[in-house]
Amino acid sequence: MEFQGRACGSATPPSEEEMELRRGPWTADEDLMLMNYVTAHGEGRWNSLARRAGLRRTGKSCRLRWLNYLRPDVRRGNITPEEQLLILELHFRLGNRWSKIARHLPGRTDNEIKNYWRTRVQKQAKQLRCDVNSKQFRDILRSIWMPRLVERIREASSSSAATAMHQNAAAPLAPTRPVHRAAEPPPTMEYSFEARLSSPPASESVTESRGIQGVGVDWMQGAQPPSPGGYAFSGLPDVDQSGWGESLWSVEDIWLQQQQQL
DNA sequence: AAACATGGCAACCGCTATCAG
DNA sequence: TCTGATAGCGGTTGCCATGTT
Repeated sequence: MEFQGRACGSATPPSEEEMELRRGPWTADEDLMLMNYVTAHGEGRWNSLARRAGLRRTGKSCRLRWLNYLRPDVRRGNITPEEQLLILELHFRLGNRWSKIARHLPGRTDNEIKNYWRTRVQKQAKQLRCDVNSKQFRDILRSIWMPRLVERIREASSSSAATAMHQNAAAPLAPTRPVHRAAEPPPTMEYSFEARLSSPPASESVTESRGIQGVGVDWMQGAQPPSPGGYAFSGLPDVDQSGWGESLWSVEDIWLQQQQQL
């Protein structure tokens, strides 16, 4: 990606080089041009849109930029525990169908979910020296990671209930302007996890909807999570101290799991 | 303080599916 | 039916910020 940004809208006629398609990171000017054009004329026909908008980008690049970054409803930044849990459950059922998974997480893009999976989940699998798709790793997810997420969600909901009255309800879920490498705290979840699970997007096919309904809720709704070996929560590291998605188990956890596999 | 290593993620690539002419 | 354009998907790459030595 040895692309070098160049100011758009130069008064001098474009050189041969400038007429070539640009690649690499988008500039603020390009973002503005694309956003203005899509706002005025709508999406679709990305190749011709790119030309008409005066962008020296492929239609593909414009589409990707819009969908993953510029869309007004796109949410970026920290993946909440609810979202993590949903991603894990949906991946169990759908595999690497990132776009399908993304449809169940409003504002999240397939790219972001894919990146989350590769950087966070696969990292844990690597630490455990097992394949991310292996039964062993899945069992670990179910018996350790997911129960902790549920626990975390419950703690958050109970504490947020206590502090709700002090919070300003105006915090937006989706910034009108995208925030690069957002460092803000996770937004308040405005939807019920269970409710979301039981109401998949309208675009989902009937069969898919049936397949998604009830994802993960069988053991979440008040029941004990599957816990081979009688897993206890006490004495475990506080996984919430260093941000969402940090390592959810300690070395002892890994050792414990490996013993159970023997 | 500098060099190096690592992780996160934006963007690209190649491929397939879909649709219109 | 065929063909080209477009949309969409999943995998991969490489830059950059951050952490570590």
